[in-house]
Amino acid sequence: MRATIKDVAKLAGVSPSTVTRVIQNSSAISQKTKDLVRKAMTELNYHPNLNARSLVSSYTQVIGLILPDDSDVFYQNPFFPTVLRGISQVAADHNYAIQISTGKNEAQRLEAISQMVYGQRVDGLIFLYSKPDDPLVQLAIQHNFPFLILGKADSPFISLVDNDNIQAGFEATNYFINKGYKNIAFVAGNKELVVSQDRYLGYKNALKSHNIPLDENKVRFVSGFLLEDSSYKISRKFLKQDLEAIVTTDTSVAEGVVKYLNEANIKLQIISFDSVKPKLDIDAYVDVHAIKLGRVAFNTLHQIISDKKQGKQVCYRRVIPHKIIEL
Amino acid sequence: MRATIKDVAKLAGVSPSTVTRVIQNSSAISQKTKDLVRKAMTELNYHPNLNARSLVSSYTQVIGLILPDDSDVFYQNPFFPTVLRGISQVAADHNYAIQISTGKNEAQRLEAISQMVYGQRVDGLIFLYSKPDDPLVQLAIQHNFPFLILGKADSPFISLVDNDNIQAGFEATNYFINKGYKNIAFVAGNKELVVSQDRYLGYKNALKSHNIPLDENKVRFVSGFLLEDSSYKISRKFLKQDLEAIVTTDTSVAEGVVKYLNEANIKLQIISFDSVKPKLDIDAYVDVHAIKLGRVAFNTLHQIISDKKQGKQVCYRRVIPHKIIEL
DNA sequence: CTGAAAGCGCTTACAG
DNA sequence: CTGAAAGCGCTTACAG
Repeated sequence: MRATIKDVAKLAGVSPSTVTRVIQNSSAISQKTKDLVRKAMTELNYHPNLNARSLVSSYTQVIGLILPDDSDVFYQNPFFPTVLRGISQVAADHNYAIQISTGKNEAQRLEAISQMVYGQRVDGLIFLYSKPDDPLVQLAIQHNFPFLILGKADSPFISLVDNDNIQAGFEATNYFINKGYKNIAFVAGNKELVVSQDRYLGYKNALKSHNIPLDENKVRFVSGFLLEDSSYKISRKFLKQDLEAIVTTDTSVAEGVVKYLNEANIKLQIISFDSVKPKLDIDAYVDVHAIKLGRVAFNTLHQIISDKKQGKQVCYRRVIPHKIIEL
Repeated sequence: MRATIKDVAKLAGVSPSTVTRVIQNSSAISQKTKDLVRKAMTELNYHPNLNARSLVSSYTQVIGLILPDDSDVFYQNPFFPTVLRGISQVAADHNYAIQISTGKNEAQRLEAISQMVYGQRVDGLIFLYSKPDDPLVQLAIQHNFPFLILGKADSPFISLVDNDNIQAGFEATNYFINKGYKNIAFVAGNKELVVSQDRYLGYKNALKSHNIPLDENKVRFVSGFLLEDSSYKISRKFLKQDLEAIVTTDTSVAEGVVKYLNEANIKLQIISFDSVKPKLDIDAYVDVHAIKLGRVAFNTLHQIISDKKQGKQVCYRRVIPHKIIEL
């Protein structure tokens, strides 16, 4: 059978509480005792039962990652794996494990998150998406459970980590303006998403700052599970105009556009947003630095968790820099 | 404070053990008592502490997903998110949560998996990659810990879920042969990976079955973090030959090939392997059905876990069908 | 610097 | 059909 703390204590000739203190590397314990206990631990290949530890200490060293519905476009782009890499890099340094939660609909996801929170399986949550009035976020708020959103938040009292999407949209548009183009279209993903709105605002700001009139005929929002199909369809009707360049907010959107342009044998400049180099023949993309988003997200949540232990409650808002990469 | 089982018992006027039995929906309990207890539970918003439950019952209702090193190509393609969807769809039905483990190198990943296994945080493991003599797999074997590999295994006694990659390589090659092509190149990812080897074997079998001589000058394996760059470089030297079609084992590989062909203004037929529709202008791909791989993986692990509870030990080997999709 | 005792919130035999 | 008791493997005051 697996060795327990009692077995270690017996072998080392000390009490179980002393073994605990050695594990915690308490300064109250003499070096001699520490050596003795550690020897016993390796000899017995002792590893603490984390469930027992969590039960009494009421922290778990686990954080929960909340993903959107199963069917979301989220699962189709490299944002998630890249953010996950960032999160786990830092989590590993702090000896945290990661639990992941999704579901086929909101009810199922609410059930899963309830298990995590009420069941005391995690110390905090990172929401990897953002939507208005999310009941899962409500649950975290109600229970004063440590959490953070990777993206926008409704309330000004919610901690978050995000890019400055208005600024990024501004720069993406300026990238073309500075090259001398004036006829610049804008094709975004779902209009409901704050991220689409923000990048659109940046687009408008850029035009305005160069006295280029906004032409709403050059602006489109697409949605659906296969964004590339929607944007392909829309392209047919609307790219016949006299355009020079297109700002898209997502590589999937850009994909549909490119497909149409290739077929129609039209050559336009295109920029997109992504977290890795897009596998698509476009001119540039805005790298949202997903690894860093992940890293900072973990560190911030970690801070929130320890703030709570000390009875503090601080709201953090961190901006992660983006970068335009020419291809 | 959060309600415990004692609070529920007191309010319902029963003993804690009765509350437990109601939660387990034991047939020994009268309907009247069940109603009473359930009413008390909702009234107090009771949710069991899962750490306490795991401590005594020694099962967790959590499974662990083991990912490769942080830097792996794994994180760049849609396989992982898609498999994850499959796994969590079924896991949710069985009320299982998912813990995820990766790390920047093998040592760190070994540390993380040890925590899971020794710390009794999970009931079983799914390895989302496969490599020879993996020490993490060794650890699971040594401790007789329930696990399964999504991919090939060294030993014939390891449970696994996988595609038939030899057959898939065979069919991918036949796809072109049946169209009348004879000069078919093969460009695969890392030669060390069993999956590359198997698809290569299928390629050779297909040629042989049509009496087309194998020309090793038409075969290449590429590696590196950016597969598309490696395959792009290799393409320059080797695609000058008199080719008609190319079988690639991975969309990233295909990407480099396509890039070169576009530049050189050469038009060839290309097929690739993927878990979603590739964002690339090629002719077909072999869909490995990653969602189903995930679903079956969970169900099989679930079976292994319950086998173990009953003292059984069975080795499962499940093949997931692939499908050629024309684009 | 170390130990004995109590307890975290459950579940599992045992007994009736 | 239900309860009292013991115990899972830890940690945390308390005491010395």
